[in-house]
Amino acid sequence: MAESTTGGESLLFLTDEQLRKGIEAMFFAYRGFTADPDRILEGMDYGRAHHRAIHFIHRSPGTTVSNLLGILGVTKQSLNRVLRTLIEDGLVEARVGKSDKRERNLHLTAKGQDLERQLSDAQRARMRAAYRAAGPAAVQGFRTVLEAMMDPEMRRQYQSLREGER
Amino acid sequence: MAESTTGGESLLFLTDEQLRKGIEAMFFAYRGFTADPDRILEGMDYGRAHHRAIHFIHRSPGTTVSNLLGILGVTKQSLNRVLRTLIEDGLVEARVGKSDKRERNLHLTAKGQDLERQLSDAQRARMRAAYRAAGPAAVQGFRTVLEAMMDPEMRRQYQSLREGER
DNA sequence: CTTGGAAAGTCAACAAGGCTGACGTAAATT
DNA sequence: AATTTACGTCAGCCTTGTTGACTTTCCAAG
Repeated sequence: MAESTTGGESLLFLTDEQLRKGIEAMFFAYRGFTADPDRILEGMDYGRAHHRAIHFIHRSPGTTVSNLLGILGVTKQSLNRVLRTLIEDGLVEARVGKSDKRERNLHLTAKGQDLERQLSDAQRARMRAAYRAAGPAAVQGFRTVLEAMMDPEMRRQYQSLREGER
Repeated sequence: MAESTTGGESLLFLTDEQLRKGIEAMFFAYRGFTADPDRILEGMDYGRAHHRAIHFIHRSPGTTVSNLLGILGVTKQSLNRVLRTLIEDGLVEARVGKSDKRERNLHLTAKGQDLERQLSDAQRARMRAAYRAAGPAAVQGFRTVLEAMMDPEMRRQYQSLREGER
């Protein structure tokens, strides 16, 4: 493993050692990433799966069940269990599709938005602290690497969510 | 929410919108991050929990059970279930501690190292592709943000693993 | 207008991998 | 000698994922 340079650009950042560091950073950081919402959810009847559903319904109001399945990457049986409790508890509303009545358009109720706010406030607070500590250039790199790490399918999901912005 | 600048430095990277993007990037990227090892493990009797144990035993040969508990952040009952199958199947060896005989020093057997290699090769391959695509500056930022995102305890674990390097 | 198939929902059964609580043993420490 | 520590284990529970089979609804093409 010669520590070579190519046109003056060091490739030291591609050593197995550096890659392992990145892998462990992902592992430990993801724990922090989920810690705050998990803390809020514990005690309620909900878990991380509910958080994810709530997040993406909030993000794309009116989304259908099958669209959500694609984003979350779970089976409909698994999602259905989560969605059912959220609907029963009045956090999510499933409106019969207007053009296609087989579809259910999912929306957060006021109560659902309250919980969403609570969860995302906590998660954003940590993210904001990390961003602030790292600075804008680091944040740019962070996003670039994460995007490159996604499966192509996931990247499409990620980017298509991006398009809906104004 | 005025889009202010402070001393010429834009704070636009701290908007809720940017933070949400980062949150979703973490979600989708983590899926990619675990996808390859998961694929290898499925079909074997092992799962992500086994992968984590194998990874950190490989990383710190001779580590004790309680040290591993601290790193993984699970209960001893949960870890024990995983560890027991790995020991039974001859992937991990638990040697009685030399100075303190209550401790068990954990090591990978040749068979365990084979699997570790297989898993980490797959995970590193993705990481390497992402790093290469993003470039060294982005990688630097990536690591900086992830580190800032960790809980202080996790950051100590992360950094103390760093110290053992040569 | 009928029919094929997609979308959604549901039931049942199961597995992985978390958790708590209780208990036992050996070894180290006080 | 008593207590604490490290580890292992039994039992039971929960969340969240999986398959497989089946029904209902309803769009769209023949």
